[in-house]
Amino acid sequence: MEIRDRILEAAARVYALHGYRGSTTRLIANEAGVNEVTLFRTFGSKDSLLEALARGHADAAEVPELPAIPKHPERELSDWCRSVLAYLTQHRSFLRKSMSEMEEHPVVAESACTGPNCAGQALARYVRALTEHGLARPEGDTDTAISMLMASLFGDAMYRDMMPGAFPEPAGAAPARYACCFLRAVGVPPAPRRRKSTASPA
Amino acid sequence: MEIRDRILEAAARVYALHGYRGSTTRLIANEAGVNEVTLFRTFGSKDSLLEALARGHADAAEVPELPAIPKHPERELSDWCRSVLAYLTQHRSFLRKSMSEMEEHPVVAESACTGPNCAGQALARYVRALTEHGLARPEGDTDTAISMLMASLFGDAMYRDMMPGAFPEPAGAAPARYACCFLRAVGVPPAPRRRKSTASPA
DNA sequence: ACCGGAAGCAAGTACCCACTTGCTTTCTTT
DNA sequence: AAAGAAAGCAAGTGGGTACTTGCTTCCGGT
Repeated sequence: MEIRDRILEAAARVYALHGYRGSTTRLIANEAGVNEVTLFRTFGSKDSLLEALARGHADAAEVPELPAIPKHPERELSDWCRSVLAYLTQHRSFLRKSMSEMEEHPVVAESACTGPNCAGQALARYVRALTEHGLARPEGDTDTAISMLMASLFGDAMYRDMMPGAFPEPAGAAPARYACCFLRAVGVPPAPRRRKSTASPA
Repeated sequence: MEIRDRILEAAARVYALHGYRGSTTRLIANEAGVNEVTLFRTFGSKDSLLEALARGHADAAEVPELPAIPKHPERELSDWCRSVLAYLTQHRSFLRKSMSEMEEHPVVAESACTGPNCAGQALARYVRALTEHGLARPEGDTDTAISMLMASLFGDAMYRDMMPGAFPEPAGAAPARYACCFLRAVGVPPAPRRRKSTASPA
């Protein structure tokens, strides 16, 4: 593998664990199995190495898609929530670190935001499509519901491990439950269950 | 004021800005208007100073109360959300920092969690009281809704400043909107509006 | 007037960090 | 085989950081 990429990957690992100040050039070089001098020859300085890392993270952020023409809201949204949650969980240490250091290193924080931001926009588009196709009766406060769903996914990914009991159990079932709650809030009737009790007919 | 408290307050300010590694004893001492040596004479080491800071934060965390006998859910919950949001917003830098450093300093992260945890429990109690008093028809997924409301308050407090557009505007109206969405989700019928137009203009 | 404790001050120690320099090794290309 | 580029290695520089030491100053109680 290119030495440049090896250093970048090592930097990502070290940064996720120790943050900006804790990511010493020595640590990164060791983690990459590379001489410290090579790091400086390749990137010039610690600052520009981590800047490259941030830029790379923002560029590589591929957010899962939601269908342009909704068919089965509950299933589609559950799957999407699961993907987004997986993405956020995978990067949670990196995200935690970079968002907490935004006062000192705004560039890194901004690039960390692009992923979640894109996801939020995709969700907003999907809800618009839902109403346009007559699948939702937007009686509630759609914008707020979107914020709340995104915040839930974000919070789950970032803080489940340090706040046991604050999130739905088991973790695997959480995305579907978030999706259902959200759909209720934006006025999408729950899909008929194929089994016996079809919830409360009320 | 006691010199000990002056140092602790300075440490809180510096820590919220710079995190653990960035909180140099020199910086804290300057901020407190105290000689650096005095800091070591008082606390022994940087580690135990910041441990005392964390302990103090956990002890001083006073979470707003929710009435034991609910009367006007929408108003009570809106007010409560506003208080919690204010509390979280006030401490957001401290919370961001300590939660992002939990791998290296778990003690600080734990103490940062006590506030939000207590709030979540208070909310759960309140919802139980709501159903017991016949004010809510718990048709939805109450636990998930509680998680989502807490995550929304948390996310709003922590990330509104760095993710513009991801949270309800204006900021002042957000807590009430979170509360309304939540009440809808747990099956509390919206309170009758005294004025004509109830919904927000699209 | 005197004593003791709390705080300030200046200096020093040992270590860590970003970054540089000068040189050697290794590998590829011609 | 010769040449050049890329990487390693050892050492060093200047500055920061946690923490210590030895001393002076200030202030309240007896």
